[in-house]
Amino acid sequence: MPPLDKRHCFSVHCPSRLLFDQIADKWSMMVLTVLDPGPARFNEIKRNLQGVTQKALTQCLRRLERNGLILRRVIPTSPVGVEYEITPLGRSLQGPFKALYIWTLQNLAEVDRARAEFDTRNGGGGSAAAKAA
Amino acid sequence: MPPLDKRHCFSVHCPSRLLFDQIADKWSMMVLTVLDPGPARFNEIKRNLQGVTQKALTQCLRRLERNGLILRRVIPTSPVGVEYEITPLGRSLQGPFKALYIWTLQNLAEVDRARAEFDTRNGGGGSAAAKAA
DNA sequence: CCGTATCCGATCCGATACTG
DNA sequence: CAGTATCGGATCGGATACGG
Repeated sequence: MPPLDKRHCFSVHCPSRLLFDQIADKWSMMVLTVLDPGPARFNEIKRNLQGVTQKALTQCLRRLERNGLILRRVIPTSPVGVEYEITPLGRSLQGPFKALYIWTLQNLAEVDRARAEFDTRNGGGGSAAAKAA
Repeated sequence: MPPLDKRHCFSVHCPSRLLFDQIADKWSMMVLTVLDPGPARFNEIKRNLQGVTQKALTQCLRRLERNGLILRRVIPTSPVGVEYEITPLGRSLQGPFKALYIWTLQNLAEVDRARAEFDTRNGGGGSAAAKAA
């Protein structure tokens, strides 16, 4: 794999641009993390993702399934059961995700400092809208 | 750094949850990549991010600045100039971002295959809405 | 040149209700 | 249990106009 070009230019049709949006969202990262130890049922996943709505989780799982990152298996029991499981492709994404997750943990403090300083410099004599961003 | 827990639970107040949303968006990744070789002016960045609007880029740069990932320096020339530069904190994020970028390049083909198969299984006899997701 | 302000359509998102 | 359907509010994002 080649290193990133100097002053890399991202064309509109750059494939990674489109893919990045699909896979790099908050819920997807969390779902892949929760499924890491093994398959899990819908509500089991939901319980581990505090605050996610049924709709958001369903959409997220569909997208993950469509992109080949997880597998959906229906268990024909009396009330229907569904199990979700990571695919090998999904596992290959855990490394990059974990790197990002660890970065957030390691640098959270410094980011907070930077934010406080920024808000003092700017929001100090102005609107509080800056913090809302 | 500890390994991720088994069946990791993401509480609502998990700091990495909030931070992830802020830093893992498409434009931020591209800006950090474009700034990698060295500082750049506003329109210089804009030219390298085909399709970004002035508003979106401004918002993105502000957020990056607020989070301490880039530095904004005003050059007092006749028409005002502004230079953006990566901070050490920003540089530390390039590694994780690059890992994700490389993943998209390496697995784009397989994701496309998975999508095609999914759309055949589902959208085959139904709505075309699935592809729009 | 580098923004901010405003408007407006598209989209997301949660809450709710309903089904096999 | 695991969804789908629908609706209204919030938010995003582009286009345009204007200011330092």
